[in-house]
Amino acid sequence: MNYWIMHVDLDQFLAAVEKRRDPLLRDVPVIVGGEGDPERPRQVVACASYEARGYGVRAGMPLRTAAKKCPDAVFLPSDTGTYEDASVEVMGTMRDMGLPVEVLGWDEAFVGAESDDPLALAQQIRQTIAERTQLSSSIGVGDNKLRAKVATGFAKPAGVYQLTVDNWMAVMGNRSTESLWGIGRKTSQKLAEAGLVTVAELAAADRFELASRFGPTTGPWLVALGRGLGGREIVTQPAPARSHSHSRTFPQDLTDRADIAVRTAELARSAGEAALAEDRRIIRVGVTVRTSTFYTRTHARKLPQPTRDLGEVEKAALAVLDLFPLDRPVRLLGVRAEME
DNA sequence: TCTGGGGTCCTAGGACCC
DNA sequence: TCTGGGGTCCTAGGACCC
Repeated sequence: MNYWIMHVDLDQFLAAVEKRRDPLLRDVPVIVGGEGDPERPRQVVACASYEARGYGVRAGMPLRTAAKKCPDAVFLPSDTGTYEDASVEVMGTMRDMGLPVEVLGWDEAFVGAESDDPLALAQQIRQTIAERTQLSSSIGVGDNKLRAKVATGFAKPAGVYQLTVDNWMAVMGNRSTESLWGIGRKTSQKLAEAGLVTVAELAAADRFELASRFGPTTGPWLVALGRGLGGREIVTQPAPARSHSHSRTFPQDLTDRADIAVRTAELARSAGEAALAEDRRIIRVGVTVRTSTFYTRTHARKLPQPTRDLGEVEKAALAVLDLFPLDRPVRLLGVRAEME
């Protein structure tokens, strides 16, 4: 019996929950995001159903662009409470199977399991989730979390796939470093400048060389990623949050200084409330301003002492706001409350 | 592609102290 | 006195992920 890590990922999660709620949406392109109005600017796709993806619609795309690509799609507002509930159902289903579950987000989790036939077990997990929740999932099986997570990409949709030390290089070696979990566009580009384009090249790179380019922790970690190395521990207890933030992109830019202050104060209170809801003291307050040109800056200040007073949080946010020139129209405001 | 919202972690550099 | 080295705290910013 070996111990396996399974990465369970729900297929087209938000769209699938909407399709489950309204069976008439089956086989229909569904696009979830913002307030569900494709006419409104400054809102993006949170999830596109597979039918919509067939038209080139992707998460993160402006709703208006999505509507041009797929005019027949059904657009729905993001209904976070319902997705949260559906997520709880799925996670509970896996826990009920007696498996340790580490939640990564609404629609994904690592699960640990002893098995001689992990692919069969993965299929069994998929089937149980489908029976109990009517939701489709895909499962990556690995000898560590990184390989399980990457394997899910090959499992989708509605399948299973296994990546281990034995097939890692054969499957991943010729792929771009960006296909690794933790390496995005920027790091991939920076690696390419260092002559490292593929996973195999990254795996063979000199860790000291990368340490000098990326820092003492990040450099060696990148080489480890290339080799498919990663942790195996399933952490079933979620770590306490370090911060809570609220931000808002306004339909129309704000130009009035007093208006900007009022909005900042509102965000400070709601971010602060999220921290207080966990009975935590706030030690630092940060404010983010994004101008009409998408220039984004953050300032933050430590509070004189930890507080549970929303008035103090608001006051601190307004003081931090004063660090900004505010000489351009404001597109987005955000306030972050960091906790003890 | 005229570009959301909520998070985490790492790095760099300055201030300050011994 | 023209100048070292290490440790810690703080802030800004980058990058990534869901």
